[in-house]
Amino acid sequence: MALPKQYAEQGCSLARALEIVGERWTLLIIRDAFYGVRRFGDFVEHLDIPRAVLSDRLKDLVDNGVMVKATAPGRARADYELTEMGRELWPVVHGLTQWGDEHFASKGPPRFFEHVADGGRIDSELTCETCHRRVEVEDTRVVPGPGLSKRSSRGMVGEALKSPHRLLDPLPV
Amino acid sequence: MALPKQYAEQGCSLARALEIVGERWTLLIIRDAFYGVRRFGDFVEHLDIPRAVLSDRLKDLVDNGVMVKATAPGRARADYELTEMGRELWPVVHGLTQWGDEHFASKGPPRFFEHVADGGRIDSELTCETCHRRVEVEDTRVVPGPGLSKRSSRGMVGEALKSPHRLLDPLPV
DNA sequence: CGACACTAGTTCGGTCACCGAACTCGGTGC
DNA sequence: GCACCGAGTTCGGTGACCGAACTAGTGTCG
Repeated sequence: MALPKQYAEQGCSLARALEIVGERWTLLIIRDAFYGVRRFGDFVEHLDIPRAVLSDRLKDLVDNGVMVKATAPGRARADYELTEMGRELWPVVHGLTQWGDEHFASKGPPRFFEHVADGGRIDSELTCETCHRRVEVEDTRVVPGPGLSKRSSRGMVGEALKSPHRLLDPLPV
Repeated sequence: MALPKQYAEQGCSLARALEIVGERWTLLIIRDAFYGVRRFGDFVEHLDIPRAVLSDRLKDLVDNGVMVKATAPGRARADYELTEMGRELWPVVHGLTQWGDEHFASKGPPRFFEHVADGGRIDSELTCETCHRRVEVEDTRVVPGPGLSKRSSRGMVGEALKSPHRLLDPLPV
């Protein structure tokens, strides 16, 4: 266990949650999974994370039921996918991203989130600005914004994310 | 800077946000600040965090504009309080807490959040279940729930949190 | 005014997580 | 069989975190 025991012992659900997703890199891995990244090597490439650390994190996430390691039929190697429990982290991931956008994205946000059905922007309460309904992750797509840097399109994964992309859809193999 | 450079260079607002609130302990410190903890010693007591680490984290939070160190008139020592920017993290803190409640609180959540005006429970979208309106942090109070453990009431701070308490109101001195 | 107490924060040595690079291992294609 | 490729492990060095002890500044009480 990477986080100190006290975390769990506090009788606080935030502490318990942080035990699982509060370690370095973990939320970025989950974000990438929302973006459609599924393979070990793609995580390494896109996040530039040490392989050993990624290996650890994925193991923990699988152990804790946030992701599953599944081998698609006809495929040689396994994919990592978010479970229902993992997908329920979308409000948190979106919320933190939003907070970062608001306070640090001087050139505007690097990416927007849109409602697939009508193209409406999704606001901080996960509501579509066009139809004013709450939008689920599955009905959300990412589109590049004005603040998108050159840096961020490093490698194949970065390239793939430069065009609009529905969340959770696997990246082109 | 404690987090790796890549975090910032990814052109991703989540990464940028995690640079600031993603380190170990940081979100727990912020949670305690929402609960009304304001003094160095109270953080140490309630979180059981090494003093050196707390010192570092508070310094970073102040440097980044999430908290301010202010000396109230007539008071000897300074308090740490959330800034507007810090208070905007409430949806994230609440969201993660909610997620933890849902998946790990076998005996029910250790604490509930209620709308001060009408006592309605606040749901995962920060909406009051009684009046169906979005509730701001300032109009929210914490009340102990069924899952609250003995452990968590260690010390004065834990005691103070055992009775309903409006968020951001300073704990009794 | 001097001794004591209390709070905030620093220092210190040991330990553990993280890091990048190199390596191993197993499956595929030729 | 043999080269290749992607996944994951191993390894030595470095930095963050840990608890405990220490310091410094302020309030208090005789």
